[in-house]
Amino acid sequence: MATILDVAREAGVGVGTVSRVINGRERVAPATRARVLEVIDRLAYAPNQSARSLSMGRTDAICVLVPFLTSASVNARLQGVVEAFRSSGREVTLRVADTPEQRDQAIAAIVGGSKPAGLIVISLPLSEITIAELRAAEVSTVAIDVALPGVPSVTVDDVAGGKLATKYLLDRGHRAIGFIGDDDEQGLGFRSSTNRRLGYLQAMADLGLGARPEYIKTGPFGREVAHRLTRELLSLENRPTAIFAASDTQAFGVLESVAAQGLAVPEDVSVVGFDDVELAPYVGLTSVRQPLFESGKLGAAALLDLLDGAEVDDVPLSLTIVERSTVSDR
Amino acid sequence: MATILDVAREAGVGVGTVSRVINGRERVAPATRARVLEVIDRLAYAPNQSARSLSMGRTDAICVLVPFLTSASVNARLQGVVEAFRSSGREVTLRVADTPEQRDQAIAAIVGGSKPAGLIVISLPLSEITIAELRAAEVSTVAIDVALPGVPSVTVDDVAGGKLATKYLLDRGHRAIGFIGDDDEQGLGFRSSTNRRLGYLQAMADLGLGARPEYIKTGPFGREVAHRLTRELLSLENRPTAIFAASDTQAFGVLESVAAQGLAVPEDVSVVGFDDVELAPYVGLTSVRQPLFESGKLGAAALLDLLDGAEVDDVPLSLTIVERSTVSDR
DNA sequence: CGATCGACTGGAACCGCTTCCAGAACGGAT
DNA sequence: ATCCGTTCTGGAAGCGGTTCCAGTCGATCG
Repeated sequence: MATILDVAREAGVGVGTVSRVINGRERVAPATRARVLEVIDRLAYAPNQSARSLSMGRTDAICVLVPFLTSASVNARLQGVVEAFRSSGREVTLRVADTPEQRDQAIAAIVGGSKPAGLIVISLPLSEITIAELRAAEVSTVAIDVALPGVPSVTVDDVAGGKLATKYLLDRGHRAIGFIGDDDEQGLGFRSSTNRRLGYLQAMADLGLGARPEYIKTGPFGREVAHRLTRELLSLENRPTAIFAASDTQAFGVLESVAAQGLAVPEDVSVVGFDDVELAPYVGLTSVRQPLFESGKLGAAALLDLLDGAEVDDVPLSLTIVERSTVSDR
Repeated sequence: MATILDVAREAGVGVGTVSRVINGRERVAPATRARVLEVIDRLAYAPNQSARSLSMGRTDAICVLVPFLTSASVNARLQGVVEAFRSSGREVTLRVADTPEQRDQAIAAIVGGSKPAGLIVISLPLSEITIAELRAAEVSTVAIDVALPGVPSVTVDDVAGGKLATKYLLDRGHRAIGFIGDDDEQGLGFRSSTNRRLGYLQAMADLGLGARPEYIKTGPFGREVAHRLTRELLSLENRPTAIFAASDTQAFGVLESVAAQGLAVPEDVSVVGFDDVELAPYVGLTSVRQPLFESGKLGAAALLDLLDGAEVDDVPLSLTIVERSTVSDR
């Protein structure tokens, strides 16, 4: 493995000069530059990243921080991120934080340790203090699926999405609409479900329909819990004719539950999900679509721009409803 | 950020001693050790990884090398890997190689550059030469879903799996059984499909049934291609009564295609897939199940053992058929 | 024509760790 | 008391980069 000293010797220049041509920001005489470049190529020299990091006090890598990998939506976004970084040749490190402790630990490791060049946060809210730490450590950050103050964020409007889904059901004649969502039992601060419920309530209110607390069920995130909550909803005296689930994963639980009660979708109960994950078309689930993979790619591209010193704005993504076969007119 | 020198000064010892207590392999007087440990704790000292890597010529990180992230099975295995490393606190870096060039480039970066402590290879065959390079660079390696000579591997027997699926169909009276698989158009050397086909042929031969070339269709991996190949299969004069697909992804393409031809599953055509991915239960696909997530966890555990200096053997995983609703008796 | 200036360059110092070597301290054997 | 062998310890050297400072060298200016 050739070192910078080998290159310097071979090219008959000093190490400082080699360093300068590698990093190319300072002025070096064209002839010298050419000579050094030739030697670098000939020796197949590649700078030692550890030495570089030690000297500069930071890494070249990109860190991706996610709350969990098992979530279909987080996973799809991650795929987009990785795809976008593929050609950049940068090292991508993955950190999973599914409790506040793990999150704090991850952040501590990032600002106090590995100091990556960039950080991509997927779906995980971060406190102002944390964001300030990141800024102080000069870790360029981009957020995906979560709006972080002062950080370029790739997001959709969940309230509008909730409204969209609910309005879709209202337009098809439904009035008794249930909501199945999750509450943030981990304390990580997820807002999607809450915001989508807000949209649901607004859409109802827009038609003068008040909130019916018994129609709103929440619990820990997951298909099984959604299944259980749906059973409660369906055993109500006036059971809803439609259910809006805060995510597709939960919608799948709803579908199972409806079937388990001996009811039919969409004849007896209509269902709308959110995210339009890969499974949705297979199940025929009508869902609010957000571009998951795309959001990852866009976030990664934004980070690359940021690292290039460009100004980067928030990237709003739009929501559409994908009609399949889990909703019928009323 | 405290350095090892701060700790040494504060504890009234030399840096060598501090290093020794941190790495704990050499003998240090108990009293000294205690004092140093106390100071480390008080100053919240954490060794600088870059300095450590530079000095030792290798990294503490674990690298996971995958052919692509979008494959449901690779993804599930990756989830298992990440899950298993979560508590270890090690940095996990991800490398995607979906062409031979990218693979070679990734290996070059690993052995000549980042020198991770360990490498986990998922589903990607590696040449003997590459494996020798890895060994020379002292990168402990574990393979998942691919048998690499001289490397502890977590695998299933694909030939047996192909046999299992085919025999299942045979037992239910099918004789005209088609096979849909993929060929390795990227040149990455994937063997799963080929091996599963081998198992299919063996099972047929065991009953004295010869191979019928027109019943065997292969093409690039993917749902769409499987869809197309299935159409060819179904337009045969004596169309098969059952189809064994080399993967669930392809089986989904088969299912779509059958429906598109106006035929019914399983009445007109039975279908068996392979992998039992997350989607399979939703679609009711009968499939050969292999523990995907589990394989990731086991591979990661094996690597951790290897890093601890333990002897590690190959881990064979078993296959079972999961009966759902895409196969009927004949 | 000497002074001045800017462009370019060499190389020492430094980043924070590991490792090796030599020396200190101590107990036991002679 | 001397010597030797252990055990423990301090600190210099080295890992391979970046960066800053001082120096060289033409060209330009007065």
